[in-house]
Amino acid sequence: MGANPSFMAGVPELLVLRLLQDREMYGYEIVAAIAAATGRVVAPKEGVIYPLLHDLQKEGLLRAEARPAGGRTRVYYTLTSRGVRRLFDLTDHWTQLHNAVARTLREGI
Amino acid sequence: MGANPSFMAGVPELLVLRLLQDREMYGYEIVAAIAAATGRVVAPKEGVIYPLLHDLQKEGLLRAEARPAGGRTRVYYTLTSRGVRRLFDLTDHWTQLHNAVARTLREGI
DNA sequence: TCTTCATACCTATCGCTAATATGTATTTGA
DNA sequence: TCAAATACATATTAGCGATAGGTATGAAGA
Repeated sequence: MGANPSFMAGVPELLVLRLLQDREMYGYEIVAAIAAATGRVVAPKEGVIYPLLHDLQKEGLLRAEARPAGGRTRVYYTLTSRGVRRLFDLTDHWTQLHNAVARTLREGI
Repeated sequence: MGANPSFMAGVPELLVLRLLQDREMYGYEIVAAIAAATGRVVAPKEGVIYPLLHDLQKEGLLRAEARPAGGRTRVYYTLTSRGVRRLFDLTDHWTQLHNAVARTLREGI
């Protein structure tokens, strides 16, 4: 029941792709980075990010590499070229949608 | 499978409330108005809007009034005061979320 | 030493919401 | 007369975030 729309659909995917555009990161790091970058406005937990990373990898948008770091095993993710293209597409889509909604909120009909 | 995030979650509700802020409207009219106002960037069909209107009414955010118009029966919706409050809350939430995402897309970490 | 906390990974289940696909009836226009 | 537009409705599906667990290691402190 439309109690509290979160406007979140697709946002974690978009932000993960964007963060990985700058540098490789591992999952646990991404969880903290999203919260930090958005001032905790967006703060998806591991239960959202890990399955998402796995899906994006299966789609060929990310490459995963398990590597020991700090005596611990981390799984580092990097963008593939298809991942970069997807990031551009999603960014366009998101921007277009935002502009349409923002204008409607401002001006109504 | 994260094929194509639509970024749509909550958007129909937000736009319905916003359109009804200006004037009363009936369902079929709202469907067309959302598509027109957003340049068809957002264009939810009746299958989305009608159930949403019913839910919002059940929540006390909208008042519904069936009225004959043009030889046909139309169900006109108006915002209640709770609906107005909800519109303000959602608009705030949407703006805050947008700003956080936009900044992250621009600046990354 | 023992214990707690942070790190780092994982998955199963739930609930919400948009999308799709129909269905009915009336009115308008070709 | 026939098709398309108008105007309402609902049932089903699917996607995705949210929640709530669970495992294991390393570091820090009592």
